[in-house]
Amino acid sequence: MARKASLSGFPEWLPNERLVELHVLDTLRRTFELHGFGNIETRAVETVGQLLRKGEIDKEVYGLSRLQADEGEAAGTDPNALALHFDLTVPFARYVVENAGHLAFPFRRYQIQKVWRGERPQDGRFREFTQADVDVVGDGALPFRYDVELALVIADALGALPIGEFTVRVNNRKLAEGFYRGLGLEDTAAVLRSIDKLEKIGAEKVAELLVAEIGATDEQAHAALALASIRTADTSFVDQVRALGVEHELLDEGLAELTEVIEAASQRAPGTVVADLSIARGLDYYTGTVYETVLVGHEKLGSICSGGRYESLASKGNRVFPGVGLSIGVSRLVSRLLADGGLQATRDVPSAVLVALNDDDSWYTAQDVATALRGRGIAVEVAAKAEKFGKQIRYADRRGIPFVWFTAADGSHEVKDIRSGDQVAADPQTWTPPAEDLQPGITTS
RNA sequence: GUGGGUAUAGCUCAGUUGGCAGAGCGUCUGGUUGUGGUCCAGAAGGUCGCGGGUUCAAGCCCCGUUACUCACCCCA
Repeated sequence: MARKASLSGFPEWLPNERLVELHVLDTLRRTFELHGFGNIETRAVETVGQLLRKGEIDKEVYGLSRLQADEGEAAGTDPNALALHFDLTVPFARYVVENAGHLAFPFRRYQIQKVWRGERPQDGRFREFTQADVDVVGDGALPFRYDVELALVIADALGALPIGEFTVRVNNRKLAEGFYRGLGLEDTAAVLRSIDKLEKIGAEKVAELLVAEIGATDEQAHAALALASIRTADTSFVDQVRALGVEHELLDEGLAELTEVIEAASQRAPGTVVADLSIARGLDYYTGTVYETVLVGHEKLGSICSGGRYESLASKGNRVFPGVGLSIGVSRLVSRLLADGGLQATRDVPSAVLVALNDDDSWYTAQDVATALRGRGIAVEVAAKAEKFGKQIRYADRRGIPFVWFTAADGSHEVKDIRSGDQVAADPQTWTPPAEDLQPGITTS
């Protein structure tokens, strides 16, 4: 865990840490836009009824009330009460329905916002955190091809980040459900919930769960676990599933879909996208492809990016808007990069140059130097007091500002690289720092 | 919501059978009249989470409380 905020679960970064987060956000924005996704922002609040439309997660939701509200106004029972959104998918679905007349489908959008969940905070789990979502939503129907595209978009986006190796694990709900039905297990949601714990509690415990809670036979539990143990980086999972001898129409459909995703991904993003038939995803609105992403070596952190295909999250009359998309847990990712990745910004401030003062009167001519440099896109600050040069240099050093600018009494200029100590004559109208010093960079310590 | 752990300087932590509040790092000042980092000397900085109790005496023992933290649940 990186530095903790005084209020648990509501992280606040220091300027240097925020630069790392901004770098992540900027990179995601650029990548999403390179793939043709436009941006929207939805309001932070939704009605309780809207948020809880899909599932029983009410205890996660932070309600909103006026301090002087009447008692009856308290959130909880009234579906018109306001609450903070706990993800961006549900508000997005609402937004699509409301603005359907103004949107061009398939609608591609990305959305980067804070979300809130009223849970016990833990390592990598927050009450207030930033998610970065990318989704495509269609009107009536959405070609399966988008399930493939989204896997590639996310592989590209994560690949552009300084996060080391990661694995996008992909499964398909139809495949899993068809398999369980073929086995004779009808409560597929319950099976999925148990299978989802595989990585955490192990195969034996999951088998016990399946037998105890769902009433599966040992044979059925064994087969379900056999399916969940299949992981391949190519399409060989198909043969492995077939070898288990289960038949179901939905299973065939799921196998075909997953094959398409893995086939394309193994060519365009080799090694990062794998078929993993243990991936379940808790949310029940997913209907086909499901994605989950872990950092290699940080599996215990949990998923840093997940999502899937939802066939009917949004509907308006008899019009449905199926979609597919993923959500990156930016805060979780950044907190881990800062703590274990040792990632940090090369300096705490944007300034590339500090203009030093000879005496307090030279502040005005120093501003002229600063203005000239800023005119060429160089971030500059001017010393406030004509302290000893040693102190002015130390001021820059403390903040990581790489250059200190000196203007002599005769009007001549010199600039010093305080890392190397090199000091050379310079002209405010033409001097430019090396490109890598223009803005704070990101490095591992 | 349930269970365990922790709480002392800005940070990381010592603090003996209860006896005047400590270290390292960081910060600030100085080391002879303006070019930092090393080194040396000095200084500042604490309601020992909060409230009560036991005691001549509590950072330490007891009770309560709050916060943080780990696990469960759920999830990015």
